[in-house]
Amino acid sequence: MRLDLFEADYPDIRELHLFSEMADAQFMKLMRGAYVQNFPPRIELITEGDSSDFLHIVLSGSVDLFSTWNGRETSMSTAWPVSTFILAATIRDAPYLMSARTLEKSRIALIPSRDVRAVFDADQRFARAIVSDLAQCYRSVVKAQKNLKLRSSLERLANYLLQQQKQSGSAKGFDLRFEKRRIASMLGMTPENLSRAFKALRPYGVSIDGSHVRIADLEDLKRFAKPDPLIDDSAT
Amino acid sequence: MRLDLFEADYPDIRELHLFSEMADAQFMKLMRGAYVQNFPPRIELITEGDSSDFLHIVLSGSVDLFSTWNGRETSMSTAWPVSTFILAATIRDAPYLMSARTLEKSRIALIPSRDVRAVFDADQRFARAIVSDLAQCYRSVVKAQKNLKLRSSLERLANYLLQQQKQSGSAKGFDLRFEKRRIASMLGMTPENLSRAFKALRPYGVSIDGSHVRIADLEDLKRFAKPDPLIDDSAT
DNA sequence: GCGGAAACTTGATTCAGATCAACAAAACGG
DNA sequence: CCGTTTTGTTGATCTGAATCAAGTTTCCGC
Repeated sequence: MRLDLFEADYPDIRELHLFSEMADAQFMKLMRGAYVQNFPPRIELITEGDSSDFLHIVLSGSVDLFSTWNGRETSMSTAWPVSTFILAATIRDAPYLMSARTLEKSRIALIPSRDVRAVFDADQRFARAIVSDLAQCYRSVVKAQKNLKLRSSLERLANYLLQQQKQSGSAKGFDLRFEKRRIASMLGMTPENLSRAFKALRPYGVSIDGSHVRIADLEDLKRFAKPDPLIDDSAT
Repeated sequence: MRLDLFEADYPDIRELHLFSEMADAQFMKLMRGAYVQNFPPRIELITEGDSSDFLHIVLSGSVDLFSTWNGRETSMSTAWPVSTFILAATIRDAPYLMSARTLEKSRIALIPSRDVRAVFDADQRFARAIVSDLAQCYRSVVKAQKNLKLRSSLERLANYLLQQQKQSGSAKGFDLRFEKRRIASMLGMTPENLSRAFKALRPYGVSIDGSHVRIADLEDLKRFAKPDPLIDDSAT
């Protein structure tokens, strides 16, 4: 966990759609109090119930947002680059509803919540971007919830594989980006069940060897998975 | 389903926190294109996938937000007065992710999405209010998801009863506000299971007669339900 | 007030997925 | 390279909740 020289990141940050439109003066105001940090995997960044002192931005890697109650834990969603998380808590100056931990080695920017709120009021373009981002976050959670409530674990896996296949250049074969126990958690199932689910997808042309996946006939798998832009497209 | 004379509603709408702070001119601009309508129960107001032409505001009654996939349907959340819904779709000018139908007789205001986006850019106070509302919507969905993923159906019912008891003036006895099949759907369970769940709560002092609920010992039920402000408080 | 429809209850059965237990296979550190 | 730890697989069992199948009660229109 090392603290970076921050100035080097200015251009990268500035390019994020959240910051690209705003006035220079306001951008610098945000950057003055901000910093960037590299975290190893599995580090807990925030804990639910705490007050929201910083807006977090995932620059690289990925972050698991999860919640606990009565000794149980569940993964709520995953934050990918480049996106903010706990934006809603920052805006409302309310306690975090979720905890966050890095899934892999990740680069995170932190901006004091107070500054975000101040600049929001001062810079209309920033306000517009914040709102757009918040709306996107909202829609992501809704999609995740639909995925979970409307699909069986097998269907979730099938759609996850289709998504991964697309992301990795639409080749027939590709490597899983995470260890299986993590994928299981992301899909809301146990590792045991994931193992069985892979076998259950064999009739649809899915074969797995270690972390390498092969999809024999994409259309065949799609017929089973029934991907839906209102659940699976991260863009819409 | 009757169309109301709209001018009579101006003062009511104006008092909503979403509109209370904004400039008069901008408010009138929004109102010009808007209208208010009374809907009977179970009317479908919007359908997922459609483009978001109107921002909806629940003035009275309640609205069920639900989604479908592959012939299945699930209730996602409930919108109560006074709150907006499909705000995120309006902001991003993206298709609805959820459908909406009235649960009971409801009074709904509709404002053209185009106007909302225009006034958002023109009135900073309105922008602030929109963002605050959107953040609240987001947090509501997160809480709903936590409730669903972390609790058993029995625990959800117990917490629902505690919530209702509080809302109805903290008396020992109170009436359920909806028919049971609707409550079952809201809690993500079947009517059959709800029926059994009520019986299963008897050891914790819950008795039910028709739609009347009695809670013998609040502390007893709380020990089982373990209410959590990060799930059950609508305010935080 | 009667008859039919809808809502609710109760019991039996089924099912998806979790848990438990044992083992196999990688990954890793010295 | 070997021994340990972690990760993954497989099978057996358990459990919460859905479904199916009767019933019963309540509601409502005529």
